Amino acid sequence: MPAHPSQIAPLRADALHNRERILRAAREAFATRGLEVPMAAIARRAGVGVATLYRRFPSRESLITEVFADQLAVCAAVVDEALADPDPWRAFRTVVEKVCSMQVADRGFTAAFLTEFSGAVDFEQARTCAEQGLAEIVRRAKAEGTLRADFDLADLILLLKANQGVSADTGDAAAAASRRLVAYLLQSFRAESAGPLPSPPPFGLEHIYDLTPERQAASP
Amino acid sequence: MPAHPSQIAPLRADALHNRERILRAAREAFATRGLEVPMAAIARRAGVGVATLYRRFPSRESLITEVFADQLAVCAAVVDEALADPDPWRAFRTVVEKVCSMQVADRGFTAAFLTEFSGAVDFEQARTCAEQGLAEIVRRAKAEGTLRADFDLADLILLLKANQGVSADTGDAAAAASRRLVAYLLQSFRAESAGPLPSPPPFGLEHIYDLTPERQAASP
DNA sequence: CGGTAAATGGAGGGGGCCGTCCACTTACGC
DNA sequence: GCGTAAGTGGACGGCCCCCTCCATTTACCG
Repeated sequence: MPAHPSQIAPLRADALHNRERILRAAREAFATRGLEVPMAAIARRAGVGVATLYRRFPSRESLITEVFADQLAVCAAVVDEALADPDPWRAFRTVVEKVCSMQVADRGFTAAFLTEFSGAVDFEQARTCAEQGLAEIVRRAKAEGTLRADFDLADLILLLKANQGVSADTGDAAAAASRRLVAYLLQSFRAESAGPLPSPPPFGLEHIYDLTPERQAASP
Repeated sequence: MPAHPSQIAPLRADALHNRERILRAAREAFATRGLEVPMAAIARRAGVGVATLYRRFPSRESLITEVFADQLAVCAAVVDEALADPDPWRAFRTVVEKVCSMQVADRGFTAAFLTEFSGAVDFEQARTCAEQGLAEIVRRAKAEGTLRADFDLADLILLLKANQGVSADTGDAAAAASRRLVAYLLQSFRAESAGPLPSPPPFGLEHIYDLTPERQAASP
């Protein structure tokens, strides 16, 4: 019995090796074939048996969270980088463009992040962190007057979902389509083109607004 | 043996009755649960055996085309109605809004129309007809100067796909999201907000441009 | 009414995916 | 080296879906 019940006993060398092979195979499989790729296919691609896969990752969801944890880290890095940009609109635009390009490159990416995981705590944590960074970027761009005032944080989810629909089928067409969609939407996100809009979709990002003010108090 | 090989012998009364029950059940099932609903579920919903379903519609695709034929007719009606509108931009906007609202109301709708059916000839025919009507509406709105000149017919597919992504999960949130997305995109489709854009996605609608000029020669 | 062919429903074979179990293998500590 | 426990792969039962076959029922026509 390990010292910490929640901490796995250190894996044997070969087990660790296989674990990484599985993660790599899963990453590739999710990227090209989507999230619903058969577990057996991942195992085969990793050169291990199905049992090994299930031993390391008892559920498909646990595998997904593990695989996309580093992608989430990339997202967070993109957000942080944008937060350092003195130009609020450029920061906003850059984040949107980068995340959307990640989306077309990885088919499982969006599905993984738009799925309401009740799963992995650290996943949720990093995600919330990224969302708060986004909220700050949005706030700045609005304050600058370049981002339209009625822009809603949920519009980012809207953008992600729309982009998902566009990049559903893989290929070069999807990339071009995504680029054009993002360009269109970025233009209508500008304050200049602000016309009347229907109310924002209730995507359950409202809590961000409740969280950010305290943080904003310390912001420049 | 029927007189015309391509014409089905007139069905027996009960068969015809069941056929309509199947179509109704399929329509409901596709709308609520999407295109990949099990055939058995449709049969059960229709109150018939699976064999009956397969006898009437040998393949899932044939059922789909049949079910969505009238929806396509609705689309065509929407387009025709818009063609009668003297205000080109309002015509354009109306078509976009109506079709997108049909999309959120029926989950299988988009999937059915975006799938590149090699199937049913009359389906393709009606579809091409609708596409030509759309091309004319787009042409008029551009000529009026309200629709941006670099708008591409493929942008309509782009819109449909984006809207599909947004309205993937059923519910009231999807409706609100779709409405907002459409509003955003319509704004950036206006000529006033025209900024530089990446090239349009190669969605294979180019043939429309080759077809329309002859028709346009007879247009007002 | 009765014969007949159309029509029907449910059973069942085939295939895919899931998740588990178990007999065998292999790395690690001594 | 060697004992042991962690690790492994593949087989297997369960489930769902596809589609076909066939014995039975039912509408239509004379």
